[in-house]
Amino acid sequence: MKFFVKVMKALSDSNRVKIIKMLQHKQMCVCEMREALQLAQPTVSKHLKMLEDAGIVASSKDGKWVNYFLTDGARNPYVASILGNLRHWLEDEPEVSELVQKLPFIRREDICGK
Amino acid sequence: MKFFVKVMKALSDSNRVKIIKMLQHKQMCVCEMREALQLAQPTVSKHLKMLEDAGIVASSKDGKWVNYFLTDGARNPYVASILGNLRHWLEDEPEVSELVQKLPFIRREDICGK
DNA sequence: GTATTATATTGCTAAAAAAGCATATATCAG
DNA sequence: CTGATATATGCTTTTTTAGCAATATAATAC
Repeated sequence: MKFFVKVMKALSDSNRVKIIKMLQHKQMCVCEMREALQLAQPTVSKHLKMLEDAGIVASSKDGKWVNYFLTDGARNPYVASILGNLRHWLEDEPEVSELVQKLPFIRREDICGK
Repeated sequence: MKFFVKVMKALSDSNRVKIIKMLQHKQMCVCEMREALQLAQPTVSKHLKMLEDAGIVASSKDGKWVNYFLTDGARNPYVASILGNLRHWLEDEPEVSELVQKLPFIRREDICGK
């Protein structure tokens, strides 16, 4: 129960949902998400921690960058099911589609290491 | 997006999830839920309102009682999917199974009109 | 080594949500 | 009608959460 509620809480913030929708298209580092969402870096890190604790995203280090990606949800059925549904849910929401359109132009080489 | 987040928020409280799990077994009035959850009556009403706004439960008046029941989620895909999954999810959680066991003994005639 | 850069963590503030309590509404019993 | 009961609504206090700024950590570049 506690864990189910934690997953639902992780999903009940629009910026966190946007992060999930972005990660459906490509792995991203924190600074890329920061740029896409127009949030402060610590804010993004905090959202990512919450998503990580809920088993929704995971990360791997790549030099000074940290790549975040969606888990397959193998560890828990709630995440697997919701992530599956979220592949098609919200696709037509303007907030999401506009964000996804910008993604190809948001690259860490241009943003972080300038 | 706003509505998806509203549904997730409605699901991110353990008492509200318990209400859903109870309603899977029978329709209930507010005082029966109050007794089952050991909460103040206005607190239960408020939780129900949130679940109603999210399209998860609906109600019908029956004399001085108000019966609450789960919707079929026809109005929105998120609710339909989650309610479907919640039929089997959390069944083995002690918090839920103990509550469900008590249900047959919680009857409005005994609690409210004493 | 030092400087720079990407991310994480901490501490704080403002806003939102939740809980508790009093009160209002509605229905029934008489 | 009056009194009792079930539920809803409003208001206040408390708790939680989102956000940012400053700082800490870790890796790269020199």
